[in-house]
Amino acid sequence: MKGFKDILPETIEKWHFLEKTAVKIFTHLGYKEIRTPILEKTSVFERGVGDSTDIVEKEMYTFLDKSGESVTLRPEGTAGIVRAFIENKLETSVFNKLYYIGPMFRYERPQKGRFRQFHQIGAECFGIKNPAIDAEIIYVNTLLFEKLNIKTNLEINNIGCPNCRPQYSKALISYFEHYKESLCIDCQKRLYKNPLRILDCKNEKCKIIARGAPKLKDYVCKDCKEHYTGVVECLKALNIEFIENELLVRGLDYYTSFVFEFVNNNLTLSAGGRYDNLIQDLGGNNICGVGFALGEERIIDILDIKPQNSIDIYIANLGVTLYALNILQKLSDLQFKVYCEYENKSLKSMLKKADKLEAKVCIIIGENELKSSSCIVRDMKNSTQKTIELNQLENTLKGVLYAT
RNA sequence: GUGGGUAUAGCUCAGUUUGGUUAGAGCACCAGGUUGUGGCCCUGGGGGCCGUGGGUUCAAGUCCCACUACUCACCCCA
Repeated sequence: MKGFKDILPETIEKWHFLEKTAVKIFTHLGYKEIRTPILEKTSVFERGVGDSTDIVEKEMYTFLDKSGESVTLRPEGTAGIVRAFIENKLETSVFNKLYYIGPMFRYERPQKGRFRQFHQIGAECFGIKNPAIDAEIIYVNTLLFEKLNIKTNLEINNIGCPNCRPQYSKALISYFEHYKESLCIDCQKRLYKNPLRILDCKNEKCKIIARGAPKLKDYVCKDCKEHYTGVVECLKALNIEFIENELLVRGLDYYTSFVFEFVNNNLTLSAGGRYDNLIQDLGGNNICGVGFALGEERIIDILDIKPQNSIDIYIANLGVTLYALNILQKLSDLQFKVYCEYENKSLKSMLKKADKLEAKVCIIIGENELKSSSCIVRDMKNSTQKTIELNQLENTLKGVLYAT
């Protein structure tokens, strides 16, 4: 299906590495995992993400279930978690720093770094007003990118809140209306729908006009301004480098005041910000929030790790399957990583396979070995081998595998 | 939703300009060289409705049209 991908064994180690690294960082900083359903009532996203956003207008996988209720495959993680937060009354819980990992769905044209089913790792922190938590969220990201050895630029901005953003939008509209005919077709459409987007247009004419446009920072309210400067202070204390980008805008309606993106090669790997009204908008109490999400596929695509060998021992079974099963069971009990062959193949082809699997040891068994309750233990690296009694197997293997 | 590109072996691609016998290479796979011993080497082998359908022609992988899939960009987004 268009935009849906199989994740194959050859890349699975990258996925494990990414997710293990993220989980480790979260766990060390007191974040607890939360797992919410992939399917939610459509209203959760309409109200949460914002029903005039592109995501809700044209990108959701929405359908009626058998009872006729409109349901939607989650296009992002935050709205569902906020719903769970409200329903389970988690505001009284000590666990207010949460993380999640899982698939998201958006019906859009696939291209580089974009899929219809994609995977995100994200976090949400509830009820913490202090700008330090915004900085902590960013710190989590810098830690992760550091461990993954991925270079990113951090861009931040203050996009205001419902108290101050409408005034700014008004100011933008009245400014750009004077140049309406000179703007590109896209920007003319944006003028009333999302005037902030005009600031980000790549059209040369629009860029020139945008230079004289009112600045957002002249319009943000006192609270937004104080919060933003607070985060900047924290980032400096953490020695985290950032670029202030006044053109940075978020596509989801729920963001307020502080927002950020981690960018690598023009592709946003991770993004997030504060959403102080979302919980109330979805029917909860007046509780603030801040969070982020990163796209796993985009990380996997640039992740550079050397694959680990997956097995220690390959059992080359020359037609003595029951004997082979006994040895497999024994080695498995001893916690060795072992791969057993059952098909009738030549020894040569089995050794070849052992080599490909990067087994350190190959155990060879056939009629001769069965009769004498023995096996051949071959050290694949040194090409040396010896026949041993089965009761010596554990010690012999330890000697070969753990030799320095 | 809009625009561009591509489609030949499991994978990466030649061949298409200028139509002409049996469609190639590298890698991968299998076998033999070594009767029960991997990597390197040598020899051989299997594997193709040349994306699908139609058209032009004595003749189409090659030219024309349509469709589909994939891909990149825009919009937007992680």
